[in-house]
Amino acid sequence: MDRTPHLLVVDDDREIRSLVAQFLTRHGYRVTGVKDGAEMMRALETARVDLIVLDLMLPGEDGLSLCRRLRATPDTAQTPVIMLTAMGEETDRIVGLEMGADDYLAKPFSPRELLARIKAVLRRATAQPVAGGATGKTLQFEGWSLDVAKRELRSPDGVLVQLSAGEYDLLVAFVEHPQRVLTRDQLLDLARGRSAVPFDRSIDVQVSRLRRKIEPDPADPTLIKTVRGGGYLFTPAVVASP
Amino acid sequence: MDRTPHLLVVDDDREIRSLVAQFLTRHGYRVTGVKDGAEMMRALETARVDLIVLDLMLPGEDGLSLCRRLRATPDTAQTPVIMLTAMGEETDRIVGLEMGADDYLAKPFSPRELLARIKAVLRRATAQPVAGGATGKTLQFEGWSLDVAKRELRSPDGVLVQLSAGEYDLLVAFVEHPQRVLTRDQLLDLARGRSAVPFDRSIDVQVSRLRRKIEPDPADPTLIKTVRGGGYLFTPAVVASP
DNA sequence: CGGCGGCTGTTACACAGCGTTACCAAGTGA
DNA sequence: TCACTTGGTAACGCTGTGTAACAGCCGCCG
Repeated sequence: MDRTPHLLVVDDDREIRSLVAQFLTRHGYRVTGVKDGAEMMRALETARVDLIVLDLMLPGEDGLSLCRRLRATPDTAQTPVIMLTAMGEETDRIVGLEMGADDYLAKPFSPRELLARIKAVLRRATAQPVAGGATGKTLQFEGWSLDVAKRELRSPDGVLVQLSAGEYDLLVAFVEHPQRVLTRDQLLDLARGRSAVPFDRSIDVQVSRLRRKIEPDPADPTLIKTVRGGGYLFTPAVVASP
Repeated sequence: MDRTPHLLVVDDDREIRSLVAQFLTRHGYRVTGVKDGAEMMRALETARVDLIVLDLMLPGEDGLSLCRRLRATPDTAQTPVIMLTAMGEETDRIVGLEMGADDYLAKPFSPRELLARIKAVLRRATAQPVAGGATGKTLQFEGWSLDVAKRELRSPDGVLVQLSAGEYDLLVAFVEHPQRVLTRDQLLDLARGRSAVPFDRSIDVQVSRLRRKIEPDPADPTLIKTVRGGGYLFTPAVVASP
């Protein structure tokens, strides 16, 4: 019933990347492979990612530094990272910690072991009890407020607006990537966790339905603008408040 | 269904302390770091601690002596201790275990190894009966209060609401994982301890029955929301009180 | 021992959400 | 302007969900 997790594999060795990707795909994950930090950042901007498998040794910025940047970015601070270390040296304990990785694995590793660790990390990540936790946040834009914990949307007058699950997921995708043109493909991935098939118009229809509920005048939309040939743009600035 | 374990890390090296704390936090524990025996004692007085990671070499009173004192104090006599020894020296090991440590680890150690030992020790410790079972806690949400010891639910007006065993178990599953979408599979596992069979609709029906008893308007549920294609979401924040 | 009542899972049906399709309008380039 | 592409949305059918009704199970009590 859950959406299939999306894994991002970052390794400059093309062969390793594709072998790992194949193996994980066969085990039911969606996998994207990229070769360096720059591509990783691009991938993170355009798609929802549930876990990152990150090689330590990379051309350009290395894994350690990338990991620190991930942790420092609010969007990705919670995304689990499994680090691949090049040496089988008893991986410098402290370095291992310093990386801020959730787990790490020394090369050469068996695919099965990687799989086991991915499962363990994902289980941990999704099993967070939270309880008193800090995730009671709401996101606000143009007077609207979106309560992420309760999956509730309130209009500027404070009225609760009933959204279907699909409409809500789509709105979250927009609100988490405001003031950027998002292609239909990206929206489909962010909101539904799947990729587009030819002649897929489902996003258009869903945008239309969402507009009907949140636009002052759905015929002349201001919050969600259409970018012809590009996709859609969520125009308001979004602020997070506790 | 247990609360997340609370670990106390005692080490005078500020960097090691914080790195270890970060790593363990990321692995789902609550961690408190302190720098010496005096702070350790203070921490033990103010919070429940499930396991202590204790450096042997400390300023002031050393780890061995502290361990002996822990064992001599009724409150902490049962609290597991993992000792960190500076060297792999055999003598330290013998003495450490003699003093009542549950396990020990030689520096430098890999974080994974520490984690594995912590898990093993906790498993051993919690496998024992809770004896006094002082868990007289109540959980509160939106004015409702759930008495876990008595298996009783009280409405905001203070009225006792009769729940069947199944309804109660389901509610506990929700209350212990608030503000997260739970799949039918997870709920079945949490509330019934079994997994779903094809076309299993029992959770749907049980949710419906529970809603009838706790929702102000069962036709428009606010406490337990449906996430189409995902499962159910318990929306209120939950606070525990003694 | 048999009947009764409450609880739980199963089944059936009604209904709402979502994707697909089709058609029309708006935009674009010549 | 026309021809063509792109987007908006009504309508339809499939699928997932809510819930009433029913049946099996179990404990209780006469």
